[in-house]
Amino acid sequence: MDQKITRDPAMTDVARLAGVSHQTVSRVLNDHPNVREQTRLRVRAAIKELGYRPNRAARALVTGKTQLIGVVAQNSTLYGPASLLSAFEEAAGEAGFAVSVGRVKVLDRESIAAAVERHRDQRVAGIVVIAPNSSAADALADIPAELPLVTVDGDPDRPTPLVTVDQGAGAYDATTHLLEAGHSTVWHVSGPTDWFDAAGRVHGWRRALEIHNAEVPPVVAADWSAAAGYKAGQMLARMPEVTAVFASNDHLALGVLRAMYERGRRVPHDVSVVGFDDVPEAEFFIPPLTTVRPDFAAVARETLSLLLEQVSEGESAQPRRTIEPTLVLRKSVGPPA
Amino acid sequence: MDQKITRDPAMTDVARLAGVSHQTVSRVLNDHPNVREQTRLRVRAAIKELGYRPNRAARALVTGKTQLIGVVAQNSTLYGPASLLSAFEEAAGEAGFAVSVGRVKVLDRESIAAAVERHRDQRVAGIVVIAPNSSAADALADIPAELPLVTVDGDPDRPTPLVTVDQGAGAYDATTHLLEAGHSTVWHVSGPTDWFDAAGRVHGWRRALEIHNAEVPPVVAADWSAAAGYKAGQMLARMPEVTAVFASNDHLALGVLRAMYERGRRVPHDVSVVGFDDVPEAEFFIPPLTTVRPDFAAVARETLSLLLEQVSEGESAQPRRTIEPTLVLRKSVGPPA
DNA sequence: ACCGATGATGTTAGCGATAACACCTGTCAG
DNA sequence: CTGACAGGTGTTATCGCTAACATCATCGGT
Repeated sequence: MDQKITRDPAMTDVARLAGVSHQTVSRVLNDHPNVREQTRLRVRAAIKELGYRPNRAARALVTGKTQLIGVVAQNSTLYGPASLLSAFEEAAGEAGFAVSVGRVKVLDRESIAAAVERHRDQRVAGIVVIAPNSSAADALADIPAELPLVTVDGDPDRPTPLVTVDQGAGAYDATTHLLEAGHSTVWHVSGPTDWFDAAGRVHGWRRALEIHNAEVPPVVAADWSAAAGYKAGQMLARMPEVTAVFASNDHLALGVLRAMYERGRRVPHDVSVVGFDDVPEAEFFIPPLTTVRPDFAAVARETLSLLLEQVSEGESAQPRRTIEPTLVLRKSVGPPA
Repeated sequence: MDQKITRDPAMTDVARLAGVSHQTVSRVLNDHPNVREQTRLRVRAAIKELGYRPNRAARALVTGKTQLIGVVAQNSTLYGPASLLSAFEEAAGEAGFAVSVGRVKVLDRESIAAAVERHRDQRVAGIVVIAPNSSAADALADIPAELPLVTVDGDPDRPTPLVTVDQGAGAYDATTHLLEAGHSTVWHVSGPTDWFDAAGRVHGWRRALEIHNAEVPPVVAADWSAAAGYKAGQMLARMPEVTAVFASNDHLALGVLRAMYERGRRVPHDVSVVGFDDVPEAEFFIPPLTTVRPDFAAVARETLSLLLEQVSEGESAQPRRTIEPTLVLRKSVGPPA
């Protein structure tokens, strides 16, 4: 009976077949310069013939390093985080890194710390934390400084390496667009106030109003859901002076649209609405939604590059990256009636 | 100079501190029975004091097994796959497994094979492939039989272990609901025909019509996007005999709703519409969408349990699991005008 | 009082890679 | 012609764990 079928081929098997030592095989695998071309080819052939596959665990054991990146993300299907994660996994895969995702039910300090611990158990090369609110940002304090870390959508006021969409600029553009359409002011339905994204958008909105000398109405606070947008919309729909609304994301905007519709206020004839995110279906809302589009793929790329810089060099020369979003014009904005 | 600060504590360090051999530490860690309670406590204390963290690479090297599950998924932000993935990551994390996600741009044989190879390099304990169309299902043939594998949303006609939502039952319920509201027949806007989900829904829809002796109109083929739903909807809106539409997902339904709206056909007064997926914002479409809700968390749980059975026992007694969806009644269905 | 079974522990040998060093061979400057 | 040096290769130690076996008490049954 041939018992060898049970075991994957190891480096020594390749070495035997190629007539060299296992160390030479290792050298070929790691592209060391001092290997004769002919030997290299012989080893490559043996690798192929055996279907040899280096054992990452063995390599990790001796080098103390892995090709694994840990990501901590909330267990949600919000469009932004989901897009980001997907783009990041793709980018990391192309760079030869595997991505281990640790999902967390709630973004509190304890859950995040536990997820980070699980990743550290795996000896990840670095960690990405999607830390969009203050409780998540607090949890970053527990992460030891020597572990490469990049925060996404995190607290702009913290000194950790950070990649974010320029929320303020996006909100500023959206608000300015409404003002320039002729509205005397713009109301804002905000995301949860402890989210940095939401706070940044509130900030950009307010700045635009102030620069244009428009009155600043009170912020209508909500969470990210269409349900909350609907509720906020019901209130705004009753107020005849409201002619322009900037919602902090597209789902909120959807809720606002429905509330306006039910109240008989036509969009954009009576009320103009702008969202944020550009979810794929935003173009098919009634009416098609003017919104702000963040480039999640760019965020993912910057995040990866920032992390890999830290992994290879210990730190990054430019540890904060901001991605500028773009305003997408559709049919939900018009001049006031 | 204390050089030890550079190295993580290893098992021997714990052993030394606790005054036992490293093997005893190993036994404590793996809950072996033959350890005196007092020794166990002493070892636990030493582990805690040093902040010891077992090295998974070393363990994987000697056991030949990892606590890693590989997932192959398409790089998309479709609601269904994203929800599934998120739920799976959470379930796996709770079971002590890490999840490595390999994203694939297109679901062709070559890309999937490459993603699977990357996972095999990491010596994953098992693989989950989200293989919703035939090209993805074809790629499964390349995966060696000894690697535990579970397919999600895959080909119901293939003999691989499989977890799916009962698409046929969901579509049957949706269609029957429309017929029972009084419509003489129901039109169907289908997802891409090479997707098993879409095919299953077409099947259930047709079966419902046939059982109720309703005429079977031609299938309106689309992809999963709101844009395609809109296009299909524009056509259906022009046909006065169309009074009920079952769309293969909620985004298609959204496109249909907008097309109907633009054409002045009121939903549900003139036309009734049902979707599939129950995306969070479906409740805030105009009007709130009646739709079919699959339980993605249940799919994730079954997938994990099926995979772990294969990992530990080599195979599973019951290698196919089907999750029944539920119909969610809202405001987009009424009697024909 | 003796013996084998049992429990609690220690000792040794790998797992499959890389690192460090040793060892040959040529080549070329002096 | 010789020695230093570099290129190509092999040998050995090591990473941190678990498996397998060895060892030594303790204990109950005859």
